[in-house]
Amino acid sequence: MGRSPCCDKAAVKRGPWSEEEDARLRSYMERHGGAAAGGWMALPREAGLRRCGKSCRLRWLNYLRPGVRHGGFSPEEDRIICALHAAVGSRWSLIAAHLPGRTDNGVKNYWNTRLKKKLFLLAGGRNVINVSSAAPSIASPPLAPWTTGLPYTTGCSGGGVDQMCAVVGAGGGRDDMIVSTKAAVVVSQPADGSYYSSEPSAAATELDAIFRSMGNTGGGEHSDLSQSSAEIETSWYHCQHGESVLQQHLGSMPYLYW
DNA sequence: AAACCTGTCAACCGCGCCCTT
DNA sequence: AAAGGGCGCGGTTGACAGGTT
Repeated sequence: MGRSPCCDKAAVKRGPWSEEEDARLRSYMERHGGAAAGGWMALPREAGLRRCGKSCRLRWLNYLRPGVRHGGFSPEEDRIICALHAAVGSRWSLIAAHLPGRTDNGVKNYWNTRLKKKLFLLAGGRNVINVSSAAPSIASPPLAPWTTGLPYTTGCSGGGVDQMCAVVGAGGGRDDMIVSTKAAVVVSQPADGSYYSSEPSAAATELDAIFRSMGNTGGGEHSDLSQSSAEIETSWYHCQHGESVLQQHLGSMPYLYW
């Protein structure tokens, strides 16, 4: 079976966009008030572009759209990304929504190429497990825990990224880690090398308290991972508009600060 | 100077959700 | 209620630039 392709790959151009294509797309979007009037699928034809509609959408949202910023992430943005990643995991669009001018793709790239490395290096002096040797033994679940509805989560929903956060979040002994799924799930490293887990730690309790103070009753419950992104977003909104409750807490969480 | 390595990021791919029919 | 299609998302790839050997 499999789904039908969204466009005729042989008929559309792929790869880097030319200045002329950018100009055509920009012109079209400006003429239509920044929206794909007939939908993204129809846009290439209407704008005179030999591109897939999805490609046009991506180019516009991630690059051409007015206000999009590239590079130059500030320390404050770093902190927000880390805090939100710790809270919601790799939901980049949600994270990017709280960073004016940033795109999900930009945030994701920044995290994958720089931030996680930065965090890892910063954690290098303390509570560091040998990630490179431990990684192959990690059984990564196929889906992020909050998408599965499972009553409890496993350690690494996405491989390296969460693992890095786990290291950074280490608040206790060598084997205690916070995994950056949305609810601070604490795992301990069993003898078999897997990161599946169970025991809450002081660090998890601390993040629990943060979620609760943000008005989120579900986020910190290890038995409740069904919280919707809307709920998480609402929590963050309340946080931001309530004189930043989270910021206050972050100040006391050195592993989210540097 | 050249080959190789590493880091960055734009772009692609496939999947799931949701809306429309 | 079911099917189909569009859209948005996260993961991954690949080109390219800059650095290192």
